Amino acid sequence: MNRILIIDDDIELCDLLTEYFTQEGFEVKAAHDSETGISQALLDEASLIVLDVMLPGQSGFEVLRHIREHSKVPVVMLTARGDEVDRIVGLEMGADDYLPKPFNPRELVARIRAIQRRAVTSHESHEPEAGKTLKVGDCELDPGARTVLLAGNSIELTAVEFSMLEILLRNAGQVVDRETLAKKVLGRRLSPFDRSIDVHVSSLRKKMGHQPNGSERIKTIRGTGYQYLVSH
Amino acid sequence: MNRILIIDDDIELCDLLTEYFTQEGFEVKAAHDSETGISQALLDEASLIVLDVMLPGQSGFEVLRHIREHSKVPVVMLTARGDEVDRIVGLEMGADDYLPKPFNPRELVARIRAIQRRAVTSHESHEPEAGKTLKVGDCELDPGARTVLLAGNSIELTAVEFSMLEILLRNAGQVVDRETLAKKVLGRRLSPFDRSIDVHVSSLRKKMGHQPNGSERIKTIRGTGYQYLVSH
DNA sequence: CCCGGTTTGACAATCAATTGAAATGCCATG
DNA sequence: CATGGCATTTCAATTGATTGTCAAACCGGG
Repeated sequence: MNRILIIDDDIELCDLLTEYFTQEGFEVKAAHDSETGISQALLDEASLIVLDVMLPGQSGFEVLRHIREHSKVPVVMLTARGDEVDRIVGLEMGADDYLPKPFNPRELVARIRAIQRRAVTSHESHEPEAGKTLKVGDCELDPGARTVLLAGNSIELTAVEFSMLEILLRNAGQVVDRETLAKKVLGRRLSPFDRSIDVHVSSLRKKMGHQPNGSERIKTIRGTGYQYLVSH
Repeated sequence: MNRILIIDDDIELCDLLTEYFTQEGFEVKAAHDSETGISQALLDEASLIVLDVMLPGQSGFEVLRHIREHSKVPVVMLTARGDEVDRIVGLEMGADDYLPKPFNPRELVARIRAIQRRAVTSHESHEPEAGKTLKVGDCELDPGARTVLLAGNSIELTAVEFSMLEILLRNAGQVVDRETLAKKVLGRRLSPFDRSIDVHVSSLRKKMGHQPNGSERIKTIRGTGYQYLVSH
């Protein structure tokens, strides 16, 4: 059901989280080393895994790799450093989110909930009806049907455009940085001279036109990324 | 100033890079084995190190470990293509970026520049405490949406202004000295005649106007730094 | 081989950060 | 109270970087 697997060698932390999560209505299982973690993970009983990057023996990245060879279960990584690179690498290897230690358990729970909400709607592969449509303003995107309606009128998007819009809508009102966008939409790291993202944004904008109120739908946050504007 | 140390046993490559970097305005120093590399690195003359993973004798990882015991200088690792594990290990040990060989020198330069610039944006994405909006008096700053509201009205800030305000708000009521501000906001140390900070403060003030009670929002602490005033 | 889609490269346009120079204001000193 | 030195402020100009857009090259699937 809603079972979380925590892989972290810090037993105190595990206990703390276990208590907290239980209160929040999750079932919890903890593993304190990589091997146990991996085998637990592969039992496929957990609906989400919280994984520490810093583990004795095999690193959390190794564990993630093993898990990913067999399973698409959502993974949140914990790390000591708030380092941008870690985040990118983690996401590159298929982590779903990332939280620098020390963190507030409440925030972890919030992120977990967010991921599970997301998990329901994305990953089209093994669940046909997995897609609840995303609605932001006059824009409706149906991941299952791969359709987009603007004020009721359907528009045609290419694969990349569609997935880019999907990401932006899922984070409507929030800034999505270019690295993340590249990773999720193009499936690769953005290299310095890569103009793809810009080009796709450009064509998305062209196809989508403006908001009912006349403003751009996708706002550029110079030096950072883009943001789907929520008009209210 | 801007000196790069290259540690790579491939002398041809070093020469190539040296030439390229020199053209780009860097000073370059090269070391072709681990020992020389480490001792050079510990002289602390380089503002950034480019380090090959594959070195005869001690591996690049060893070198990195030695360097990290004494220094936080940014390090870019060169790895064999496709060897994901290497990259991961490297990053875990505190490298700041990686680039799979073979690479385009231009890309390396671009990444180096990005790292040197990174301080500006790094804390904007995933700092501890990120996610919640900061509220001080009538001022609300939302790092995720990158918005600032003053008494409910939104104002537009540039990247540096935003990040500067974020820092000031996080330390509201406390003095933030110019050095710290420069380091966190601009990602570099302040040189004697650098007035960037002042200018940014100036434009922040202009954009933000005064407190509801008429006083300046950002107070100058002469000879020290600035302070966001908490009006009560 | 053709076709749509994606990426790349060039160029233009835009915007922000820095620098220079001058103005202002603060403080200490006589 | 006037003055000079120094730090800060501000404005304008410059420089530099990022992004928008077009068109051509590329790529993989029919």
